[in-house]
Amino acid sequence: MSDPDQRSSAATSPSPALVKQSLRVWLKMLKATKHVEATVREKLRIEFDTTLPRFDVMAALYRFEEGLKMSELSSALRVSNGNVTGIIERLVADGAVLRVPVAGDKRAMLVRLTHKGREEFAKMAAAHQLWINEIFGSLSPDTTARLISMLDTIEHSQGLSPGEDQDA
Amino acid sequence: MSDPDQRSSAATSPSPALVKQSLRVWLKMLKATKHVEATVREKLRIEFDTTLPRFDVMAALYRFEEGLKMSELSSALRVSNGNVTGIIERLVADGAVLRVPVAGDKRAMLVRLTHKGREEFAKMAAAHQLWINEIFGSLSPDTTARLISMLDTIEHSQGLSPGEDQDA
DNA sequence: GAAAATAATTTCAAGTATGAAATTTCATGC
DNA sequence: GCATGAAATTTCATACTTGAAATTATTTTC
Repeated sequence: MSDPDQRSSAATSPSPALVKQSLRVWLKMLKATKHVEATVREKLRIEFDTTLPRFDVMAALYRFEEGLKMSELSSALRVSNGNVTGIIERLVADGAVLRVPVAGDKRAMLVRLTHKGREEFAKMAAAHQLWINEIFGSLSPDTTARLISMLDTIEHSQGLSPGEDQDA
Repeated sequence: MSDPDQRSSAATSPSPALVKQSLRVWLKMLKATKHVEATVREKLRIEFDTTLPRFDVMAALYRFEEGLKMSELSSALRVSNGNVTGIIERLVADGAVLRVPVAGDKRAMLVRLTHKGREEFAKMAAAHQLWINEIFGSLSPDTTARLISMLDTIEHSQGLSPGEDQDA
C-alpha cells in the first residue's frame, strides 16, 4: 500500500473526511437509483398497468423459457420465498404465468410464462429499454464502462457474508 | 454534437448496442445498490433491532432538531404521506419520537426525536458510517469524486416530470 | 361571514417484503 | 422399513409502500 492517509484499512481507522465522502457517494447513489426506479415504476403503472416486482418476475421467467422453480426464482431475484409466492399467485390469476408440477418431485413447482405472458412482457421490455436509454444515454460509452467497473468494485466489497452473489 | 452514431437523441433512434449498454449499467447499478441496502438492513436488524425506514426517519429528524411537520418529513424522504404516518406511530410507541401540535395550526403536527431517540440514533449513525466506509472505502477519493459526478448526471436526466428534485 | 378552494393528516385497500414457523416430500443411514 | 434430517413451498405475523379517498382545519373570495 502506498498511501499513509488515503485509504481505509483494518489496521488504521479511516479519516473522518474520507468516511464522510463514502457516505456522500452512497447517499448520492441511493438517490439516483431511486430516481430511476421511480421513473420505471410510474411508467409501468401508467403505460402497462403493472408493477416493478411483477416486471422483475416476468423478466426472469422470460429468460428461462423452460421455467424456474419457486426457489430458483426467489434466489435469482434476491427476494424471500414468501414474497415470490404472492407475486406469482397474482400473475397466475391474470393468466400471465402457469404453474407446472415437477416430474420426479412432488414438492417442487415449475413456474413459466404463458404465451400471453410472453407477449405482454416482450412489449414491456422494449419500452423499458427505451426508458432506461433516455436516462443512461446521456453518459458516453466510455463513462458508462467506467461506471460499470466502479459498481463492480462496490458490489464485491465485503460487508456481508451470505449469498455471495451468483449472477442471475 | 460531434458524434454521428454514439449518442442517442430525440431525432435519431439509438443503436441497439448502446441501448443494451444502458440497460447493463442500470442493472449493475441496481444490483450494487441493493447489495449495500441489504447489508445496511441486516446490520440495523442484527445490531440495533431496527429497520431502514425507521433509520431514515430518525436521520431526518436528527438533522432538524426543532422538528418537522409530517408533510415535510414525507417530502424530505420522498415517500407517501400515509407511509410516514405508520412509521411515526411505531416510533412514538417506542418512545423515540414525540408529536407536538403546531402553535397556530390545528391540522399540523410537529414531529421530533425524544432525548432517548437522539441518543439511539447517534449510536446507529456512527455504526452506519463505518459500514458504509467498509464498502465505499475501497474506492479512491478520486474515483469517488468521479462516481458522484456520474450519478449527478443520471439523477438529473429527464424521464419524469413531477417532483423535480429539490434537495432534502 | 358563508361558500369554495386549499392544506395537513389519517384512513383505506391492495400489493410488496421480510424472516420464521409449519407442511409436505424426498433422501439416507441404519 | 423406518427414523431423521434436508429440501421446496406455503403460511404467518409484521412492517413498509403506494395512490386515492376521507377528514378536519385554514384561507380565500365574493
